[in-house]
Amino acid sequence: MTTTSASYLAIYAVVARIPRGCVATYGQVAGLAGLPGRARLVGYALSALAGGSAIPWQRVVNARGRISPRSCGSDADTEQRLRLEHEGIQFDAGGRIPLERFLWRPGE
DNA sequence: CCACTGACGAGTG
DNA sequence: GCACTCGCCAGTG
Repeated sequence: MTTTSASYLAIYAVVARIPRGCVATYGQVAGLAGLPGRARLVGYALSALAGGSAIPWQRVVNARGRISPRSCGSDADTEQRLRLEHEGIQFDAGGRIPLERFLWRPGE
């Protein structure tokens, strides 16, 4: 991978830290990675991972507790939901994740 | 170098 | 809760 940026590595390190059965938001990951306000970078970095890395990118969702839909074909969104449900995370009728219950709390 | 695009967030009405 | 706007960084033409 040639997109080796310090910011990317920090993001990957945080995402890899997310415990199974929990989820984190882009903004949360950005903050923990030392990039407050750079939530977009998290999404950008994760997009480069999806498909082959050992990083649990599926545990990262947006601030509304929803899986962000991407542009091209995107069968990954469906796979992401299946993976999360497989880890024990439940979605409500609106296809959202109750963050008050599944949000990852570092240090807990 | 400039413009456009992309897994987003927070603030405002 | 929804719609709109602004801010942020990186990759591509």
